[in-house]
Amino acid sequence: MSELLKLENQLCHRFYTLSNAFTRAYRPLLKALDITYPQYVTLMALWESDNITIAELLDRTSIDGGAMSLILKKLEDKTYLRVVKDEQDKRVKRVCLTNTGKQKKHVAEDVPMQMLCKLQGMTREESETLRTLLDKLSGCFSQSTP
Amino acid sequence: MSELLKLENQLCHRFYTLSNAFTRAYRPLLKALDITYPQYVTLMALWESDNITIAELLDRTSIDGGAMSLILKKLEDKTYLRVVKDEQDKRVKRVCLTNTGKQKKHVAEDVPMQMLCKLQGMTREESETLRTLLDKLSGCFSQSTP
DNA sequence: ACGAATTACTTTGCATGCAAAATAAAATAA
DNA sequence: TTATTTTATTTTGCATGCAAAGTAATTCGT
Repeated sequence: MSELLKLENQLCHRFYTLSNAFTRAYRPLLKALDITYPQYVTLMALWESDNITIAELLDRTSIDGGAMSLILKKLEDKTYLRVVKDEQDKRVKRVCLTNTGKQKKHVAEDVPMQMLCKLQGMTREESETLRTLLDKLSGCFSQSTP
Repeated sequence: MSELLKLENQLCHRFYTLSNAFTRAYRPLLKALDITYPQYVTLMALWESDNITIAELLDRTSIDGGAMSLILKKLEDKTYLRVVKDEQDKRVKRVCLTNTGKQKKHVAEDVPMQMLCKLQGMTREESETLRTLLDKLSGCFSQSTP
């Protein structure tokens, strides 16, 4: 049996598993906000800087464009944000938080700490190392894409 | 601005991004096999040990049960495997590779190395460290779930 | 200025991921 | 044994992820 084909040896499978585990772990934490994980990512981007282009939002969240269209509709239905056409360039749309959306930030402020509590067992140093390695791995993909 | 809410500081977002990047990177490699990434994971599990229960397959792949039903149907349509009822316990179904499915393993044998080539820039030691940390992180979730 | 690329988004079709409900069959309890 | 509970799998409904096609508006090239 070639070792390389064993599931246990696949880095990718660990990412697959962990990414899903994160999404599942966030679900109960986001219930109070009535949003999904990708919607939370979208809002986090907006809480950092508002009134940005959809293209910029896609760039910062790495969410799929097609999916983002739907996500924005849903967040608009929840009155967390509005999507308005840019006056200068009518192809462009800008995403703006509503007052409701801005207020939700205070509710969300507890979420990261609650998640950190679930990750007890990882020391701060291990998290740092992990983050560094993850960023290096990301670099591998962004270069080989073109 | 609370640092904890910044997208850049989220470990989860790195996993989200990298997991998707892996899936995308596998797509061209799996084209010759005419399968998706989750289907590839399913076959990897079967290439390791055949004639196993669906429950066992779910356990080893961490794929969602509902999704697995569809995946098995598709792989059965491609004649890579068959799903047969267990005689002893009629609730149980067993998944068996066909000869076609077994032969595809030889085609798949190149895939892991091709993926490794895309990850040049990560030293073997870094990969080892990363794997260790990922496994530790997985442990955090499996404990807090109940 | 005019038609051809380019850009910013949306829509579409297919494949999951997930929770919850539905089924069917086996194990248990009373 | 019969009713209850548990187990194994499928089905359903909703939310993405992704590639590719479709739109509308802008910029380019000549």
